[in-house]
Amino acid sequence: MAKGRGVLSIDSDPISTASASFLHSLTVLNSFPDQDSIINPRLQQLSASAAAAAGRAMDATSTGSPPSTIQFPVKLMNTNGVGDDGGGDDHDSSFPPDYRRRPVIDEMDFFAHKKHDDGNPMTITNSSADDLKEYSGSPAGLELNVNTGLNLLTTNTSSDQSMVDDGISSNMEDKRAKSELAVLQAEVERMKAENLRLTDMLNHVTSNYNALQMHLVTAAQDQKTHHKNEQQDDGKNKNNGMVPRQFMDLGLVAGGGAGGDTDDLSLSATSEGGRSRDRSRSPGNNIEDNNKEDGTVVFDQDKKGGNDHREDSPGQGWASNKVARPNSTKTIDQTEATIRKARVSVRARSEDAMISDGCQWRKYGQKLAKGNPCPRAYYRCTMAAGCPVRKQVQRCAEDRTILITTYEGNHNHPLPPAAMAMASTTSSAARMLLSGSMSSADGLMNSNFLTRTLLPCSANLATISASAPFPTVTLDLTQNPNPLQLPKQQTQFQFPFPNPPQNLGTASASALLPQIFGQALYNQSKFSGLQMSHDTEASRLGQQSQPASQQGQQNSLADSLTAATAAIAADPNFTAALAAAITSIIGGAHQNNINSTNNAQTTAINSNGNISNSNSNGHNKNSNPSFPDN
DNA sequence: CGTGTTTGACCAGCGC
DNA sequence: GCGCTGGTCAAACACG
Repeated sequence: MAKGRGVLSIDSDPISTASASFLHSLTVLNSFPDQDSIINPRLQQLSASAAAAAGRAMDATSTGSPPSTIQFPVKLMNTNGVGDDGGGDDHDSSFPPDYRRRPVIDEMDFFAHKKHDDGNPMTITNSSADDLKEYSGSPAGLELNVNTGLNLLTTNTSSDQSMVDDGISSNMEDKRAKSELAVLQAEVERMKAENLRLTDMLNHVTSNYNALQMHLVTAAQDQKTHHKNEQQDDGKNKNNGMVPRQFMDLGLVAGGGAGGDTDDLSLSATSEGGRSRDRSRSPGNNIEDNNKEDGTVVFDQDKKGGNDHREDSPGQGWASNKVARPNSTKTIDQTEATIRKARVSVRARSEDAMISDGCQWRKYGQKLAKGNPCPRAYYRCTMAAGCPVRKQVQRCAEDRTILITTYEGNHNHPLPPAAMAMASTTSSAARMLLSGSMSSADGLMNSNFLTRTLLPCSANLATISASAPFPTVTLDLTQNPNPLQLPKQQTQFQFPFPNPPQNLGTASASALLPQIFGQALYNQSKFSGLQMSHDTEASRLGQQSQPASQQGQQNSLADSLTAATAAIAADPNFTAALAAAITSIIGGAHQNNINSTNNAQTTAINSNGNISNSNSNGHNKNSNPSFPDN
């Protein structure tokens, strides 16, 4: 820190601001017994006088005490110790030259009298002085040991008291005040340094996370390309095994998870290896992959005939355990069935018929569900052939402004960033759900408990229902009374997005929020200790090519991110901001960043990658016979 | 004509 | 076995 006058200012950075506020609070709280007991039991004895003294000192050095800026006189390298105290002189002679060169130390020279130290009842003071030396070497420079200053103050206080008792000059009082102020300042500096460190750490974690995510996306794309190339080059029976399938799984990654639903896909990967599905999806199954002449694997979509889907569905993610399987792998199947059944429901307010989650959906059915006058619409992901991901969209009976979107299944294809956001969220939620439900009989309760305990900020956002036919985790984004009025708050959270060029403005923030949220949930699930084999699966997905050390790094990174996320989420506005972000997605205001010119209500992405509006582009059928309220 | 939606019919699971 | 319900199919339809 600079010599002479030190200025503590709280920068405008949100995190720094928050931390600075926190520091400020800490500084203030130094007078509280709790803090004192930790830092120095005698601090509270000083607090009162310190406050007064600090007030005087502040008056002398800085006008008033602005909350955000604290100016204080720090006399450094003052060999004469002018105005400070006699102590300055003492250490000048007592401390090593190099030590004296350090401004910070000089600042502490007030208190440290090395020569007194030994043999003195103030041994603590000595050690404090030593500590001071140590801290002087710290990057922060002004990083001072609180104990040091306080103990010294204690020493001074005793003497001061005697002096005060003597009724001597106010100079001593001023000195004491300055000393105490300096101590407080030192504490503030220390906290500030810590703040900076934490900020750096957060930035580091964030950047790592982004890098990781970019890596994942890139790998997925590369994989896709590679996959295609190999198919073209080798035809069907080559590339055994080595082609890791990378895609974003929407649902659960659980072991089968991604593999599960996507099993079909993974199958596709394996099938290329010369074999069709290992497991027949269902009797009479034939869909699979028709390997065409060119080597491309064609899924049932080509034969739109009823069979495909029918047969495909049983094995796939969406609710289909209808066909009982022969059971050599019964246990596995049951597990996978459980996994596939898991659903993630997102409740959000929207006037639109469907939220824009970045994926392309095709409506394949609509039903009037019992207990809800609003029809339930069924959608299937059409971003890739055979993608098993489906979703149901239905308005809440109680509040028809609330749109309930339920996802199930795993995407078997790479997703655009916007889709990844939601996919990540739902995936993480599903993981959380499964990590609990699969671990114990009362897993759901565990998950629920964990939801409310480990990540309190999301407690009112994520709920798990055990009563539903399928394990369902519900992300309730309707908490915010008026999410649409919070657009600016999004900017408070400067979440970097993996693909900045593609995500501009609110799109990036809002698109990332689900990721953040989802990551938090995912990490939460990891914290729960209930995580089962998901890691294995996870390694299959995005981390498979990474060494164990990196995975460990990722874990720690994830933990760090969780901590950071929790810290961010601790902001009371987080929920509102999150809801606002999701709502913005729902509104389709920022469509997936790809087609910003389409101001219509976004509900899907067309085959060109542009977002098409199935609601307002003339296909207004959808605009609402389905949803009378829209 | 291609694409997507609508909607009645069909199927399977489940409870009684 | 029957009815209810959820989920899906696919022909018919609408739109650009």
